[in-house]
Amino acid sequence: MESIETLRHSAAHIMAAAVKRCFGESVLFDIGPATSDGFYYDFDMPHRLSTEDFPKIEAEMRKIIKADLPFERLEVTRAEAEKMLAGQRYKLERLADIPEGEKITFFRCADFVDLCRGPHVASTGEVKAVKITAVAGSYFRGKETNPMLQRLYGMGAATQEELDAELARIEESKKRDHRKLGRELDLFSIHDDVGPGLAHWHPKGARIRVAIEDFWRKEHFRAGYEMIFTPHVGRSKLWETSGHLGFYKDSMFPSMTVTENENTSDATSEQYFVKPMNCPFHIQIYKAHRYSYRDLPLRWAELGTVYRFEKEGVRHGLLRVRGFTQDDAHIFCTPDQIENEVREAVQFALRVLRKFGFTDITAYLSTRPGKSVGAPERWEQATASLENALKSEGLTYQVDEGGGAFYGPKIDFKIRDALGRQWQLGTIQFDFNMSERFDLTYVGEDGKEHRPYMVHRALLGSLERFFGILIEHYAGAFPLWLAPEQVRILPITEHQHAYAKELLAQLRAKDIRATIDADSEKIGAKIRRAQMEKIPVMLVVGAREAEAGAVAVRRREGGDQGVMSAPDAIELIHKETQA
RNA sequence: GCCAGUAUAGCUCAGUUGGUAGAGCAGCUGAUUUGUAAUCAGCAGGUCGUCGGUUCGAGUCCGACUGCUGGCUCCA
Repeated sequence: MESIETLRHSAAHIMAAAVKRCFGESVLFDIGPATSDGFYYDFDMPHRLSTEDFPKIEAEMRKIIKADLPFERLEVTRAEAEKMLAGQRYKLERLADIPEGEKITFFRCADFVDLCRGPHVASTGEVKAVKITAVAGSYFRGKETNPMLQRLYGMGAATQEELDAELARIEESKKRDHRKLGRELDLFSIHDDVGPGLAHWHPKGARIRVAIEDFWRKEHFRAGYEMIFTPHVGRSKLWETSGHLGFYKDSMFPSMTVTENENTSDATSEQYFVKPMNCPFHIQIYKAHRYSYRDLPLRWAELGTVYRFEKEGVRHGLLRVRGFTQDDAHIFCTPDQIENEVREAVQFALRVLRKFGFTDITAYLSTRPGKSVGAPERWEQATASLENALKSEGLTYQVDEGGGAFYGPKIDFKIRDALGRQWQLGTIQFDFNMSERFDLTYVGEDGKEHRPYMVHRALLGSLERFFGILIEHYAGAFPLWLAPEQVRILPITEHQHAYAKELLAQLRAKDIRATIDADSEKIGAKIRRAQMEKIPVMLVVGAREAEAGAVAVRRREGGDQGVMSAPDAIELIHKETQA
């Protein structure tokens, strides 16, 4: 039995062979690997592929599968390979990548012979089921300056049942999509009338946000942070000093011109920008005062709303927006404190993410990018200290070469969405640059002025993105402490409305978020509605319960707890909401 | 920004070869007072994303723009 990767990779070759049959010798081939749930192959050809071509290509693929053609492995010399790939410019580039001395192999499948390391299934008949799922543009070697190739995505399996199951699984995971749940559960919306990528939090979404923020603030005070609040706009000079205008002008919202003393001879105009980052403001607060080494580290946090003019084609629900609130903080410290501060920030980030039930967290270490500032030695030193923090926490991490910010290297934490795509949440960024630019100092033990180091960090990243991921993580069924509506009281008839109101008052007195469903519906309909709204606790009250001062507890997850006395039930729910 | 799709009522979707819109759910009103995932009836709701073109006539065909979807690139 071949591995699923091998099977998918072979399916990619079958697709390429079919494309060659359909579109002839003008097709230029790149590569076609297996992916986490299927495969793709990149082509360049005069014909523009579209969904209308899929049936024709699939039919040709089935013919190749039905013929059960063998995958033949050929080992050739470099000169022979170059001859075989004559005219195939992408393939020739790929061939040049193969180091001298390494074996050069081709695989033949039908009339398609491809430069390929393999392995492959023995013959095309092993791939029983295939489906072309999408076509997309893709730059050669992933570089924007290279030509855009046409990428066909497909799925393949050893049986039709397996393929159907895989398709069903993808369909199923789409039900957890935060954009769908956000609408169904009335959590948030984005309006074209306002502008793309600008999120509106509805009351139920806002309830959750407030619960997150309350938790967040409490944890920050405990960890030795102070809260600050800063403005939303600032003079262009500020952004020049910070370097943002130089590095990110294209992805900032355009400036607004502010004219003072209009219609007088003293009239002056200048540019203001909406903030894409909070750091320059936090730095101003630092500059408002003179600090000594005894005052450091200073840890200042802000839920700071920033705006970034993200390019078209990159927006995605709440996960990529143009206005968002960072759970930002800046730590100002001495050089010998920074390693410890970074380590504590890593621990803090993990502690907070785990509170929300995230365990599958991938850490990335991003190093010096092409466009950067600061001496190379400092970059090396800073990168090493980030790496030490990751190691001392026993975290496995991947290195993103050249992925750092212009002012320093960083650690990112990424989490997958419902469709398996990774999104960056928390980030911890080393910065030895801003304090220089803004001429920040502290007085050291020696009585002289020194440069503080800065750490930029966000644990959740942005509240918008975090909320989007959180919705998908819980599939909309938020745990009790986050649920916008924690308890719904369901009277069986109108006669229990007075009793229901008493219960409601008692629940609210304990800060439990509760409502009554007073509609003249049957109990089954009320339960269905509460269930679909994913409300964690339902309290059914009929004549029997009202009589006995009791409630019939029903849980969203099932696990009926039966009838309890009302005070016992309220106490139990109260305890659970505190957990 | 690039490639491919897509846009009909609040939501999910029908709408024949072009003849000026329809369902279910949600909403509202009334009846019903019900025991663990949908009670019944009625009413209301749409310049068919926007602009332009073809046509006697466009939701339907063509073009542009905008949004959205899936990718690529990017994400301080």
